[in-house]
Amino acid sequence: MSHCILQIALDTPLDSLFDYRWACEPGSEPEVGQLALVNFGRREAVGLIVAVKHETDVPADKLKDALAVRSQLSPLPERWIALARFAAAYYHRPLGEVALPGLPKNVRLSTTVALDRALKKLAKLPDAHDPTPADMPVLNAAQQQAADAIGGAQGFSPLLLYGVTGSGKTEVYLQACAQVLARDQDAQILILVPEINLTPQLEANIRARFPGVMLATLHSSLSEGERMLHWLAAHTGRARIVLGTRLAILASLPNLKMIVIDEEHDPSYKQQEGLRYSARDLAVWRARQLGIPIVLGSATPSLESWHHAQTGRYRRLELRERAVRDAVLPRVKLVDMERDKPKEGLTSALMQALRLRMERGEQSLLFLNRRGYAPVLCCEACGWISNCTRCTAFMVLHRPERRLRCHHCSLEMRIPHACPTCGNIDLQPLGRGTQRIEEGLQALFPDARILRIDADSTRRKGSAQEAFDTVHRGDVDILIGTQMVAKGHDFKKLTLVGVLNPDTALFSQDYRASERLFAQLMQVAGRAGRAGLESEVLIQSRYCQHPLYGAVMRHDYDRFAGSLLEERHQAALPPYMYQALLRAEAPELATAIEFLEAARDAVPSDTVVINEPIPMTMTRVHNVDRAQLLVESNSRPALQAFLNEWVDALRAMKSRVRWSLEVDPLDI
DNA sequence: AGCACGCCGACT
DNA sequence: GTCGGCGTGCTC
Repeated sequence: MSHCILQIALDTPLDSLFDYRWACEPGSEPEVGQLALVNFGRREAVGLIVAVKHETDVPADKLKDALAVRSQLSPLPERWIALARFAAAYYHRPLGEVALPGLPKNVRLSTTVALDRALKKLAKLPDAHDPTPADMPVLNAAQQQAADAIGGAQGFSPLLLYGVTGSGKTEVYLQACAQVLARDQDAQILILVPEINLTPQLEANIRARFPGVMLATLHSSLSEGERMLHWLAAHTGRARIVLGTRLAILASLPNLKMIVIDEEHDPSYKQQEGLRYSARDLAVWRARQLGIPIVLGSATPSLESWHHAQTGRYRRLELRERAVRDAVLPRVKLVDMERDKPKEGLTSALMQALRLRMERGEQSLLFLNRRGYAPVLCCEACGWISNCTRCTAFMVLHRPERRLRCHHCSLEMRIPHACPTCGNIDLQPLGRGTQRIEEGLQALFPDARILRIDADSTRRKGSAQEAFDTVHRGDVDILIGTQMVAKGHDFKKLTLVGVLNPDTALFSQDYRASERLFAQLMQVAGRAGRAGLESEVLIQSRYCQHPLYGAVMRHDYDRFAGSLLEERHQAALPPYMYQALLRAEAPELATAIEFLEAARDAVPSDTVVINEPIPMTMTRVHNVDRAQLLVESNSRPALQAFLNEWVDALRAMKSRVRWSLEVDPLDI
C-alpha cells in the first residue's frame, strides 16, 4: 500500500497547516475539501484537507497518520475554501480558525454517528421541488421595478434597495426569489437577517409563499441536531432558500445564485468576538466571486453602502412610498422635556397620546434602550454609587430580581439595605430602565395591559416569540422594550411610538453614534402605522433643536447621510479611511500599554498612520484592563500589506499579553 | 487555544 | 503523605 500526504487546516490559533500521511492506492487519494480525523497533539481533531501531496518537509518522526477521512460527506467546494481563505487573509487569522468553526459541531466529532444519522434523515425527506409561488401579491410600480431589476440582474450586481420602513422590501425579495428559482431549477438563495428574533416571521412568509421549496434556517439557537441537518441541506444543494443570521454567510451553498442582506446597516452583521468578520462584507465578496446579484436592503443604509451607491459601485433601487394602500409614514414630533417635565419618565404629551390610544383600542410602543430598573444605585448622603468591583461600570439595579447586576461581567449581588460606606439606609435609584418605566406605567394606567420585552424578560428559549405573539394577537395595549422591539416587526394595530431617552447618543465619543441613533429612531418609528392607521412618533428630548432630530422628523435619510458623509470626509474617517485596531488586555493597564507601545514601533511604515495606544473607554472588564491602538490608511491594500508584516512581528514578540486585531472595527 | 508535565503549598 | 495552583512547552 502506498500513501499520500494530506495538508490539513485545523482549528487552532497556530498560523500553519499540518501534514499527515494517508495510506491509499494511487488514483484513489482523498479530495481537497474533504474532512479528516487526525491526532493533534494529545487530542483528536477534525480538519479540512486543503491539499493532497506526495512529499512533505515534515521530519518522518513527527509525521503522523490521519485516522479517517469523512468520505460520506461530499467535499466542501473549492469556492467555499476560497471564501475561507479570503476571510482568513483579510482578518489575519489562520485558515483553520475560519473554516472549521463554520461547520456544525457534529461533523467535527471523532465519531460519525450524528453525521450518518443526519444524512439518513435528509435522504428520507421528500425530494419534490416546485418553485411555483403560492400567490403573488400585486406590487406597486416601484416595487415591481426593484424586483425585476434584482431578478433580471446578470453577473455580479450589488444592488442597494433603499426603501422607507413599511415600503414592502420583503415582498420585493420574495418576488425576486421567485424569478431566480423559476429560471434555474437548482438555484440556491441565501437571505440574511440581523437577529434570530426576525427569522420566525420571515420564515413563515417564505414557507407560505414557496410551499414546494425546501427552506433551511441557520442561526445560533438551533440545537446541534437541527444545525447539522440544515447545514447538510444547504451543502447538498437540497435547500433552495437558506435563511439565517450572520453565521450563515459561511454556509456551504454549491448552487448559490443570489444573496439578500436585510437591514444591511445593522451592527449585528459584525461579529464582536473571536473572528471579527463582517457578514455583509463577506457576502459582497462571495457575490463577486460567484458573479451573482446581491441585494442590500435598508431604510437607513450604512454610510459605507450609501457611499458605494453614490460612486456607482452599487446600483441604487428606491422605494419611497409605503406599500400598504393609504399607509403614510408616521408623523414625528419632538417633546421638549425642559418645558414638559416628565413624571415617571413620561411627559404629559406622551401620557395624553397613550391615553388616546387606549381609548381607541390601538397599541403603543415605548422604546428605551436601557434594561433593568435603574442604571445605578446611589447614596445621597455620602455619594457612594454602585460601581462594579471588576469593571469600569455601574452595577444596574434589577428590582424584580432584587439584585444589582453588572451587564459586562455578570457579577451579581443582593441590593444592599444600607450604604456600604456610611450606613445610610435611604439608597436612591438614579435614572430609568425598562423595568422602572413598566412600574410607573402600571401605576399611571392601572387598566392597561402592559408588556415589557427586553433581554431580561425573554431569557427562556422561545419566550421572546411568545411575547411577540401576544402583541400580534392584540392582547397588549402598551409595549415597552429595548432594541429587541425596534427591528422588523409588523405590528398591525400599533399607532404610537414613544422614544424615551435618546439624547445620550448625541454626545457620544463614538463617531458612529449619530448614524446608529438615526437608524434606530427611523427603525422604531417605522413600527407605527404599517397597516394604514394614522400614527405618530413622540421623541422626548432636551435638545429638540439638534439637526439629527430635524432629519428624523422629515424622514430625511438622504440629506442626513449626505451631511454625515461630508463630516467623515473632512475628518478623514471611514468610508474615506480604512482602519484596524490592535487590542491588548492585561491585569494591569500599564502592561497592556507597554505592549502596544512596543507594537507601535515594531514595523515602521509611511503608508499607514500608527496612532498612540490609549485605554479603552471602558478600561476594566472582569478584572482585566484593556487598551487599544488604531492604525489607519487611505488605501486598503496598503493597510493590508502593513497588517501582514505587523501580525508576524507581533507573534514574534512572544509577549504574554493577550492581544487581538480587528479589521474594519465598528466601535473605537 | 487545549492539554499535559512539573514543581511548590494546605488538607482528608 | 496527596490534591491542586498555574508557569511553560508543544502541537504535522
